[in-house]
Amino acid sequence: MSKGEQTRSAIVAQSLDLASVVGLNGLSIGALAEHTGMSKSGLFAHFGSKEALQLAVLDAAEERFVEMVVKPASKAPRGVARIREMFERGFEWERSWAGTGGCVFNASAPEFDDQPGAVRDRLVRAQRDWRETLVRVARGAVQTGEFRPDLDCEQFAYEVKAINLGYIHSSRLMRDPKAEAHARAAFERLIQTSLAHPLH
Amino acid sequence: MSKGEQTRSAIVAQSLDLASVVGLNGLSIGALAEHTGMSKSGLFAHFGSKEALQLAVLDAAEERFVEMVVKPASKAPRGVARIREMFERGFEWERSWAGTGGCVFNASAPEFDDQPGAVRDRLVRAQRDWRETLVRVARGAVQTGEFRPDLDCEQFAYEVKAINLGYIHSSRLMRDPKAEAHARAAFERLIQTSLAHPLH
DNA sequence: GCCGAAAAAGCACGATCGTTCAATATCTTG
DNA sequence: CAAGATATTGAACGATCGTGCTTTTTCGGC
Repeated sequence: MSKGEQTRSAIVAQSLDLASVVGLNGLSIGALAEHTGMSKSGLFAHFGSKEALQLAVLDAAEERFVEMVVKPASKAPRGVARIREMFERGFEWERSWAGTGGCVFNASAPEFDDQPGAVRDRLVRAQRDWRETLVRVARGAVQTGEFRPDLDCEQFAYEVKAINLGYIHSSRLMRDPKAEAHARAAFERLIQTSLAHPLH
Repeated sequence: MSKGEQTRSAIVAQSLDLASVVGLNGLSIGALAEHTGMSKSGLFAHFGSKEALQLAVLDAAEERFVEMVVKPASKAPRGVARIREMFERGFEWERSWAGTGGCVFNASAPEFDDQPGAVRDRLVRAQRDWRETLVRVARGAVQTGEFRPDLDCEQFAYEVKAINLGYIHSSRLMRDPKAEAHARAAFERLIQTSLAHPLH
């Protein structure tokens, strides 16, 4: 890896933490330069525009997400076990942002949902990929016979995402110590009502 | 109402729409001045600080929310009917922000969840009030005998909020036309599993 | 209609924003 | 080690930010 590449990725790593606190828009070249000990222009030269930096941050975040959540969870046995693994690793993912500002995707979504452009498109793509993953995993549980054959898997994915958003809202904004317990309870209820043979 | 008060409230009204698009931080005095046809300093004098403006915006938003959602829904008969009314009016509330940037509370939550200060405190209070309202309404449905006596009403409130957040995410960011249908389905499932006597 | 009060405007400040560009330092390779 | 490519700096740009003044306009009660 050349010198340029490695400083670039170091910048992006720092940007990830900073962006998670102040948002993708709040990311300022100046603050980032001071934080990394570089000059503004030297840092800027690696990206050419702020938008390119934001996109690089999102790319890095997604890569990290795949590595930390999707890939390992995909090794769990197909079906409910894999779903649980995905859900559980979602907590780890959130925990990995503790001390910073929380998952950059969810932190940036409300900020860009009305601002057309490449960043918004990138956010949408990431969320769509994740949702499709959830749908696929749910279908797997239908095929193993654990979930009802008539289960609406898109609805299932929607609800998993909703539980996750609720968790973030409750833990990060409200600082509710019961946030995780609430999320788990909601998830268990979701699983229960999705099973082909509920435990009465 | 004096001249000052009426221009002040006109400014706040404009700020509401603008803030819902660009966020409470993105609210700039300059852009707001241009948008209202006033001078920056004339506008600024009404608040004394940007933070005071942000707080005024939140106050106005909450008042609007109470007027549009809480008050009317409170007139519905106690129990599930009132819960449904609250949920239903939540859609109207979101719809009332169509064309702008969506509910300013939810749009600002991720932006301030790591920035201590009066604005954050104000956001937390608003959300806490709303959650307590939901808990109270759920308790009402327990008392009427519609909901299970052992229902965890705080859990119920958490899930209603989560469904709402999921709806916003799905409709605003993903532009999913099925967002509302998903939210409704999730809500119905929540009601079903909360009933004392589920419809089989 | 006058006059004190209140509201709005005008102007300027220092700071910071994203960005450009020429000059310098550092790497990488022959 | 030399030399060409690459990385980084420093200074500056126009714009905009939130905010503090002083001055002017407008309002409201007598």
